[in-house]
Amino acid sequence: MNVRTLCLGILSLQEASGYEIKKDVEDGLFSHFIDASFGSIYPALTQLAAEGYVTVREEEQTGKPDKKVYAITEAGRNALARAISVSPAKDKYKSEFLFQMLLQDYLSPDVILAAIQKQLDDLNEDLGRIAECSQDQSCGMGSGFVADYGHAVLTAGVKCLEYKKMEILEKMAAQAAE
Amino acid sequence: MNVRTLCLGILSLQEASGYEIKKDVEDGLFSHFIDASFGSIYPALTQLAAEGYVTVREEEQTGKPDKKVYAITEAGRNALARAISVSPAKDKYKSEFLFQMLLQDYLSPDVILAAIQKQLDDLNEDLGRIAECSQDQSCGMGSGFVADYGHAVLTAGVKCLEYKKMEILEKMAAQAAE
DNA sequence: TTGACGCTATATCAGATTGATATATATGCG
DNA sequence: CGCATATATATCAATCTGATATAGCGTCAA
Repeated sequence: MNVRTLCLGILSLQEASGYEIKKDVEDGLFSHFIDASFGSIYPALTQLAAEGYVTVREEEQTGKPDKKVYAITEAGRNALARAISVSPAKDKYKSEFLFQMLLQDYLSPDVILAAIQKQLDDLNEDLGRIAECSQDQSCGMGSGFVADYGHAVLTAGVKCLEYKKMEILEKMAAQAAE
Repeated sequence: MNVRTLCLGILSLQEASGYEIKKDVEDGLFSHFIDASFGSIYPALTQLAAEGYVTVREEEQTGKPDKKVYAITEAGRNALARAISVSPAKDKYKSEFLFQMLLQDYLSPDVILAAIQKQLDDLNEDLGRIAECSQDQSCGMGSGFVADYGHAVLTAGVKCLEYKKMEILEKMAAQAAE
């Protein structure tokens, strides 16, 4: 799925500027399973406008720079429905953390513990965002489904890491006592 | 983390050709948290060889085409240890499935159920691979850690989806009974 | 026996994407 | 006033993906 379809999907829920779309995928409802950079979002919006799938409107703001607000058209909704009705591609999960843990023979216990703690912080941050977002139910059924799935998976990760962390601390204490 | 470091990491566990590295990240121990294509692996290996981090050896095979076997050098191990001792970047998770579920108002119940079933199949496939890989403990502590984490997270996903699937089927049955 | 298919193996490249950087406006704070 | 921070758009080199090309060898059925 390309960034154009991603932008159409977000715009189907609400009007937004490129900057606001970036915030959605960085801190908002989409943040734990979507990623996109300015370098792909802005060209995608320009292209979508040229294709007639979205309209643009310059909006002057007080206290902030002007922004370009994009809104989806009927043709855009049709294109979106078509694009997401195909069988979804397999999830992509990339974890430098697990890569480091696999190669933990190269690392000191301090570094390992620090990496685990950072991963725990990251997971808990995502859990916090999901808790926030699921309160303001801006979109229909979907947001509940996604929030439940995210909560289940992230919580399982936290639980596993808390246990691993404890194991390592116990082992270190035992070695220190020797 | 770039593909060069990834290749060094895999080569630190065992000698391999580019094709075998690709298999590792596609079906093997690394498959559920790492991804890389031929288009990045082969140039990375060439570059690593030029930098002296790996050596190359042409190996003739019977019944198969020849292959280039790469082996890590001492300089390579040092470079690897340096590269993975930094605080890991945040996990990247991209899910077209969750994107579709968020926008499920655009989809028919049939399409939603098919997407959930595909996701379940994908998760169970990954669980199967982890079960296989954790039997042949080719590398030290690390593989157990990674297998446990993967198992915890994937199992939580399966459990959540089984429940969601049941909910939808019940709702459909109730509507059909009306 | 031949030819279609699949697996092993390497290589290349157009197109998509990232991550960094540049530019500009406005607010708040000492 | 200078500095940091937030909003907002834009651009681009470096990287990576996904597709395609090429080729050796095995197998199995027509």
